[in-house]
Amino acid sequence: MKEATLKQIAETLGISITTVSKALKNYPDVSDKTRKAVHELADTLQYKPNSFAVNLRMQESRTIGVIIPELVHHFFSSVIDGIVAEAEKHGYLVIIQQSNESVVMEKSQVELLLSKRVDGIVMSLSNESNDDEHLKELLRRNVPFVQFDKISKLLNSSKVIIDDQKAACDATAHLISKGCKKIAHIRGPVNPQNAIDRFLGYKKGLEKHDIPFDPSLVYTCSRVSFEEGKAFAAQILKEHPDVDGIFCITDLVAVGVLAYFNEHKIPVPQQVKVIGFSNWFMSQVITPSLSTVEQPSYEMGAAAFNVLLEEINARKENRVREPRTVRLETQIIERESTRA
Amino acid sequence: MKEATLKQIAETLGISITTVSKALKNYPDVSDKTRKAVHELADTLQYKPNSFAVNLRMQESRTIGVIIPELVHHFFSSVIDGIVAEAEKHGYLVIIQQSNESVVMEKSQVELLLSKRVDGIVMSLSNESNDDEHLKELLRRNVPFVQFDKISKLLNSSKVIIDDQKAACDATAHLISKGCKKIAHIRGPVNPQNAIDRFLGYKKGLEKHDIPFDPSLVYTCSRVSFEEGKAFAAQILKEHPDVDGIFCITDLVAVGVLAYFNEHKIPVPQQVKVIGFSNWFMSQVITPSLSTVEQPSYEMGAAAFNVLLEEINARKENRVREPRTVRLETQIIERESTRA
DNA sequence: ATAAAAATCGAAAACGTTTTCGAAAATACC
DNA sequence: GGTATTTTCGAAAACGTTTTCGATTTTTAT
Repeated sequence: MKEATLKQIAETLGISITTVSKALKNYPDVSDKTRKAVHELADTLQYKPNSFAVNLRMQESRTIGVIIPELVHHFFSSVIDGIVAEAEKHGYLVIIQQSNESVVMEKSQVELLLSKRVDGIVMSLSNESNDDEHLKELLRRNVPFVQFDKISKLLNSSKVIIDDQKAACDATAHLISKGCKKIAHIRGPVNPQNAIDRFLGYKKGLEKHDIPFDPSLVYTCSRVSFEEGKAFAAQILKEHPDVDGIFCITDLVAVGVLAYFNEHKIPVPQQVKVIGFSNWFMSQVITPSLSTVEQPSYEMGAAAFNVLLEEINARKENRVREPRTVRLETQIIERESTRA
Repeated sequence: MKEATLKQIAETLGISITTVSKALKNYPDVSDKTRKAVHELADTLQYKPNSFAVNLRMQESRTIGVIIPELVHHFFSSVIDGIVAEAEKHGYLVIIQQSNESVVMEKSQVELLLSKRVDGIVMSLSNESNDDEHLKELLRRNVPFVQFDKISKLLNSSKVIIDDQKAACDATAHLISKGCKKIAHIRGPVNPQNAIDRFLGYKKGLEKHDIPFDPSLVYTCSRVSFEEGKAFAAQILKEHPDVDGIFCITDLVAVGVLAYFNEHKIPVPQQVKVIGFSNWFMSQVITPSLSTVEQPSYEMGAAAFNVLLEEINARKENRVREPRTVRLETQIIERESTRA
């Protein structure tokens, strides 16, 4: 029981492959009679055009590749949700690859996706060093390509991002508005652009409200984990017992901080107020619930696909097209951990 | 700047396409001299075989499809993690589709994957009714296919699952061993097989320890949400104030229960002990930390891919192959919410 | 030297589709 | 009836690879 082909239909109907193909696509130069006959036979045989052949002929796969550092992350899985949903609307399929924060993996995955001839690639960078030869190669070869979230600023590609500096500044200002005078920042690793930007935003937020910046109040995560959050909470309390506000690079770390405070009966928000980043699901179920910065992850995915689609279409029509940057809005979400 | 092809290499080297192809694949019937020449030129031209052509010729895409109800779920994203990782090891790519718990979507996605000629499909069913015509079709057409987690028991396909009945029985027994006498169960919707099995396991666990089954102690979720957990916690407390143990269909619901108890100062585990299911990340960061049943999600993904690969290979070699069922071990994880 | 064996190569078919362009058939017009 | 126009069709090339099988060349044996 093999799959039906154009040839089969053509032979049983006694007409040419060409005509069958045209009939199925409702070309104007085929008579109603044969068109109907072809459609009927195709239906009963359950004819589906062979994608392999179509791909080869049309030089496109209607498939895109997505490379992210880690799948098991509320943020990334919901970005992918957005990408997949939007792609489906436009008849595209999406292949997922995971770099596990390794540039080596990332490179080989880009290679693989290219060799599979995907129509485009969307990607969030791993934390490792700034070696982006493989990304430049994408641009050189004119492969439709958009970065999101963790991007390389220098790379002149399309991007979908939030304004991390502004968001972090807002978060810091939020703490200040709630009465915090001495605010610590648990930041992310040194490399990723968004960790840098959030740190800068934190500084700017302090400046704006005339609070002097104290470098000893900045703590740097290496793996951005729950455990690090707990450990830094302890350290902060020891080194700066009078800290009354903490801005964390991400909710996971903030939840670690809250866990430590819960265990040691440090009242939140009375003694210390805490704000996270990203609005992960966890933050609303923890007690006390966690204030955070809403980062529209699903929308980022959807936007990333749409920008990519523009690039794909531009390339198909041989248009040149300047890379585009989409900046999505963030929003402070106030919950118990920062109530006055 | 087009992609290099065999033809190009052949022409510049003045040999035939055949020889180039063979040289690149190290066939024995090509001389060392030409082999080297071909490899060198291929390297400098950055030749990559055109997947579209290879697919067409070989009748395979080295790509599999995965359909799940919902991506943004710790369980599913980590299953996918397992699938993608294992697939990568064997040179396969994976396409993700999301049914959003809708059978209609599910069907059209199966169609789409088939029309894209993926080499196989792995899938977890949506909660909606038991219409599995599209799945039977897969078996009829002999498409490599494995179900995991939410499966249709009647369907004679390969499966990767846990023993939900046993696991639920263990969880119930765990509560009993910690001194619980009156145990409520917040169960999942009526349709999914695993909700049924966990309910049956709960009953069996009671029986085994001579606790009479009381149907009024069973509460049925419709969307299996955090909010439902909170609501049922309130209801249980009102209808059965002397309940001292609750077994929840999944961690999310259990976290809802804990949140309600926290808010209303019901001491856990002193007054009520709570156990969840799945060992989601959340359960270890909540206070009190949540006892649960570890469900090896990453391993399920890896196993699912490997079973699928067996089927793919069997089909390639025209072997017949009985569907296989892999049953993974679960394990009770004791945390604060059930300490004696 | 010749015959046999081994090594090296290439023509061609096949995978299944899309599309161009010209040919044939049907219809219109005068 | 003949010519012009419109409809309808199909041959063939192209996409780029893999593989079979026969042909040619080189090496070995005698």
